[in-house]
Amino acid sequence: MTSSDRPLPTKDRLIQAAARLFRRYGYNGVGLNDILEAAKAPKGSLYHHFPNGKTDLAIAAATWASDGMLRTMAASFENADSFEAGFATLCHKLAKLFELSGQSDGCPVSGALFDGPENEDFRKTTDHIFEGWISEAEHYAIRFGDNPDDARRKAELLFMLIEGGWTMARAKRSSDVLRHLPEKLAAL
Amino acid sequence: MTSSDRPLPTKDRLIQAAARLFRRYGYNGVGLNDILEAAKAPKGSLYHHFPNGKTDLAIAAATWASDGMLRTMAASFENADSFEAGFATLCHKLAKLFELSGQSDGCPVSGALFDGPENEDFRKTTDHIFEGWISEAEHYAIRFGDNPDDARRKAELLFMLIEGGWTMARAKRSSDVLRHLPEKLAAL
DNA sequence: ACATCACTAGACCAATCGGTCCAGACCTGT
DNA sequence: ACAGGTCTGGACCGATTGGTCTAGTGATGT
Repeated sequence: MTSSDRPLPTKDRLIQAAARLFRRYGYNGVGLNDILEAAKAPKGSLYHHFPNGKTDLAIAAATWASDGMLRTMAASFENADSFEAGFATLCHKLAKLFELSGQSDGCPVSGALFDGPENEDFRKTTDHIFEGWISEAEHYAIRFGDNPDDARRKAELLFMLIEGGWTMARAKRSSDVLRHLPEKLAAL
Repeated sequence: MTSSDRPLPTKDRLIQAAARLFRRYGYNGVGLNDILEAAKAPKGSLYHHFPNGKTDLAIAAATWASDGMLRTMAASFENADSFEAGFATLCHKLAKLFELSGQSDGCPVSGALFDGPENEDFRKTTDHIFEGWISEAEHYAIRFGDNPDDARRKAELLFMLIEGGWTMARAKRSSDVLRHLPEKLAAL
């Protein structure tokens, strides 16, 4: 039923198992053996599909997770009639996903890459992925009539609130942090 | 000159070296030998001062770093004449500190503890420390005349924006993300 | 039937991990 | 001078780490 069943090709099983584990335990908190066991793959397969080993796999996992996030964003803003409504829907979806993870999974990209070594490739990939999320949100804001400057600011605000929300939700083990995120802006 | 000179007692040297390294590389990204070398202390001293080893040291390091953050917050809001002004000063101070770290140090508490194992002690400590920051900000908001509900919301907003700002600043290697954080709120 | 190639399987490796242990150095009070 | 504690120094340990290597399997095209 879930997306990690056996029929998936080995490479995809590796990517998804890695994404799930990195997200929860961080890059350095996950050993190759953990990933291999979760993906039911031998070590030889890993190094066949990812010649550079763990680092390649982490980048693939973060990229795969980012695609999921972009789809969630698109689904949230698709039928929204304002930026704020889309943001609220997104927060509810993220809260639901957070619950399904056992209230413990934060940003999949930070988990897979930040935690990693002082690695410039990792940093660039992270920046690129985050920029993708922000510019996606920026487009939504523009579509709803914001001028470019305001749109960019709103998009960055959305990004930072979600990242901070993930952090706080993990610490509190509460999906409500994410769910009630939009209302926080009302205090201004 | 810096606070990590030799005259400091061994225990303090261990705490500060650990805090610095955990913040940059994460809990699992730092080995005991790294800390020992940075603190110029032998292994025996570490396990004398912290019988439970790495976990104890991480909690002590996060707590020490949290005290610094609380002092920075107090210094920012002390002479401010509004919550927004205090927030802006805080962001500038954090941006400066981020620059001094070589544009790579994020939240010291997430680095030391989140990254750690699925450890309930770590999670509780993180929650406790974060709650300390938020309630501190909440007091400032109340002092400037906000009603309790708005104050709490503002404080949580401040916290999440700073956490998200740290994440984005690391990805972009730019302290401007933190520095210009307050202006982002103007887009609403 | 055979060759080819993509892929799997896992034994194996040096390096590093967090942690234990104990001998001795250094203080203190008597 | 001696005793008792605190603290230091580092050798040592089993487990685990990411990574290498080679033998073998299975599908495909000819």
